[in-house]
Amino acid sequence: MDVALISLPSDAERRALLAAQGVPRLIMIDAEEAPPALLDCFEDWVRLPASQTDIDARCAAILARCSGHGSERPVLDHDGVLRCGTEWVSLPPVEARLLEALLDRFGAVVSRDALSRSGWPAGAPGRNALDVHVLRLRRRIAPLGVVIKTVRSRGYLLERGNALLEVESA
Amino acid sequence: MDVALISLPSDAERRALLAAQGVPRLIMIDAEEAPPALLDCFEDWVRLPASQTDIDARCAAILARCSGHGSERPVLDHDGVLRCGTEWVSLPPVEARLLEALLDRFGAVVSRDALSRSGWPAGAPGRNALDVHVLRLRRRIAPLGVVIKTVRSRGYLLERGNALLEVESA
DNA sequence: GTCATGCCTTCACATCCACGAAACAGTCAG
DNA sequence: CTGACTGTTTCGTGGATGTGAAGGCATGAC
Repeated sequence: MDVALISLPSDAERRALLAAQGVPRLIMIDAEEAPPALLDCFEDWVRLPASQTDIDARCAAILARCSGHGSERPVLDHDGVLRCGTEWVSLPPVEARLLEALLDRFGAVVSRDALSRSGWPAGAPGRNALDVHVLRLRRRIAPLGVVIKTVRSRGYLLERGNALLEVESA
Repeated sequence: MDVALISLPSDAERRALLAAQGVPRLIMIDAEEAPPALLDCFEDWVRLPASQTDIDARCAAILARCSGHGSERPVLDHDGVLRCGTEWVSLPPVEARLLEALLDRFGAVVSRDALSRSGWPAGAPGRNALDVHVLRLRRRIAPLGVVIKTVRSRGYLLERGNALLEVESA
């Protein structure tokens, strides 16, 4: 995994999204800026100008911290197999395309329209088909600790659940 | 709890001792030194000379990492999702527009008129609608540690709450 | 002091709509 | 045939929004 380089304050929104996705970040601030408060363990900051050595050292430190916590992101291969950690499930064609769209924007909202276009490129069936497929997808991926959250009137959002983490560590 | 300040390489022995005790440490190194490899999550480093601001910020970051919380300004994305730290909530359309107006003037007062215009660009409903929406917004964002303060006969003001601090210190 | 007034908070209720969920049917592969 | 995948119909639940009414609490009049 890589560390995302972020400039504040211009990248504030991107930073929040990456934090939600569990992507490690290194924040670059100018000489005059105040140091930012850090969101989580996967974040650090440097003041510009900084030597490449220092930047590399901070990136390495972040990654070292990450390895302890295990922030896993699911992966969908070309055969419709979704893997997360050591577990996997196979997804039927429509659901695989839906999940691919959600995964492209992991941690962010995907509108129902966009999902529909991804699931049925040739044209969507009835309005309710999407609801039913989301329902089935939810049940199928639940054992992997992956969750589809509803953002009412806006769309859906894919993220890691946290109920299973306790089970796994037990 | 306090953060121990350590100079390398002279304090190497003390550093190991503190690490074993789980005491958070900030390592100060000279301009010529290579950045140290960090022993754990409770350690960080700065390159001298460094401003007191930077040193304080790194100490605060270490302590925040220990307790698992950040304190940061919330971010509202284009899908009505409000993120603060690693948490998020979705906001319905009206409340999202209200919060956007408050966020534009984060920490400053926004008049009820201005809020009304932001929430209902096409024209506001009854006078009480704004009150009720502020109430609902307050409850929705409370879990993120964000608070809407009332400034009587002036308007409302958005800021970070300190409820979490009380919980942490308890 | 007491009282009235305006401003704000909160609850209760009604309406509308988005989404969740079950049940059923058609299609296709093994 | 059997079972997986898909789509439709149907119904229920809960969220989103707005309104009315019942207080709480300042401030200013008296």
